[in-house]
Amino acid sequence: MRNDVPFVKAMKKTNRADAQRNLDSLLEAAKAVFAESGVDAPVREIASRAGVGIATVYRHFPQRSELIAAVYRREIDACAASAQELAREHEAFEALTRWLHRFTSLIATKRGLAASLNAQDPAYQALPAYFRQHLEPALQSLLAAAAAAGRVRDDVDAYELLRGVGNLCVPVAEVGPGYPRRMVDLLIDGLRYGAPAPSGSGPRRR
Amino acid sequence: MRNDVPFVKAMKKTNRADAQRNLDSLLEAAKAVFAESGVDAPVREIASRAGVGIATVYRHFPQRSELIAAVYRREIDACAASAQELAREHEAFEALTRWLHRFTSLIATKRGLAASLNAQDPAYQALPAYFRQHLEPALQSLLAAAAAAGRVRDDVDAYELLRGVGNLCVPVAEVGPGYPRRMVDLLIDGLRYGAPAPSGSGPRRR
DNA sequence: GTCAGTACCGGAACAGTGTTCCGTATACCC
DNA sequence: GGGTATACGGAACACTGTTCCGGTACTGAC
Repeated sequence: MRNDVPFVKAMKKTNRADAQRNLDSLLEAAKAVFAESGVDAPVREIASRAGVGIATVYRHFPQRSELIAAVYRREIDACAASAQELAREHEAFEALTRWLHRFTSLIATKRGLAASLNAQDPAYQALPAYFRQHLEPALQSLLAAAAAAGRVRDDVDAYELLRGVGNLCVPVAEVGPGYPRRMVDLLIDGLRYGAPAPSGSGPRRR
Repeated sequence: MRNDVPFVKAMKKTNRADAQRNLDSLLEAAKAVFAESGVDAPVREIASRAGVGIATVYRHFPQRSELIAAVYRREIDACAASAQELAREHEAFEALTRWLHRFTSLIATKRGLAASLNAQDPAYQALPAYFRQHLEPALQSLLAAAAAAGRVRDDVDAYELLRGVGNLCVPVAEVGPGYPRRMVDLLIDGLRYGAPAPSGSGPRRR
């Protein structure tokens, strides 16, 4: 194998300094705009905020979802990595619960992100794939451990659960701010229902 | 009170025959187009299918969501009405489960409908309101009955549950066709978890 | 330092939405 | 049959995402 220097900045595929500079300010601008207006913000707004042309956005990110993934890459990776840590520090079910809560806030706090994960628009195609690739294994191992410990049922597919939680994070009008958390907790209790071993504590109450 | 003839066709606010004719073909066209292309289909397509101009659509339905609600009005009303029937014919928890399944298929089989319920676009504003107005009372009574019978927990808000189930019906790529049903079942088991009375049967297994 | 080649840039242009406006047509009432 | 209010149709506007292409300026060689 050649050129396998580890941790080389994954994004850098260009040699020209201006291109790299543009890429950086694009990511920074996108992050700011996403925080303000959600991930559905107009491309023009991101471009102008970054001080670049529209085409520059498309050159670096042919699909809008790639830009989103790039902006949140670090957070997604951190979330995936936290699974091992939680598994080390907590009992299996507790680790699973904590991770699902962490995942919940990852999704729920980014306006429009949850909806984008389900958009059938080809511009968003890469986003679910990115999430699946990075987060499914993390959840899979936590789920398997909790099931092996008899704390949750063993007939639930990790990816489906991931998407289910993601869907529950889609914000809803006329509903209190804790809605995603409450629904995810309900889903978690569904996981516990009928688990082989007694579960100790009762359901989370509001 | 004047002019309170019951069951007068709620939609008829016009006196001109051509307007009524247009309204009818508009609804028929919308129904067909929604079935083919989902509820996000272009307004122009619906208009041209109905053989009317674009403005005619907007005249009758200033908000897109009003058109959607009008098209599915009958099905929504039927779903709401079925709650009483189910409550009469089945034990409380069974009635609740069956109704939630019925609601699930109502949402899940209309492409794009689930997503539209969450769109923050003002054009879809009226849709969640319509659903809430008609379906929340139905679920509320079923939920209260099942809780009173000790079969489910009593700390879950009916509207939140309604929206939660709706969110779980948002279709997801790379997942089997039974996904919404499986997730809703999981949520239902979450309702049962820690209910006062023992629940009899175990969790639904796939 | 400067020169050439090319990688990259920017914005105009295109295409597809939703939405509004206004001159025109027509159904109803007398 | 005539007059008027009502409703109609499509052009026009505003705002998206996406593509194209002439021009710019960075890099590396000398």
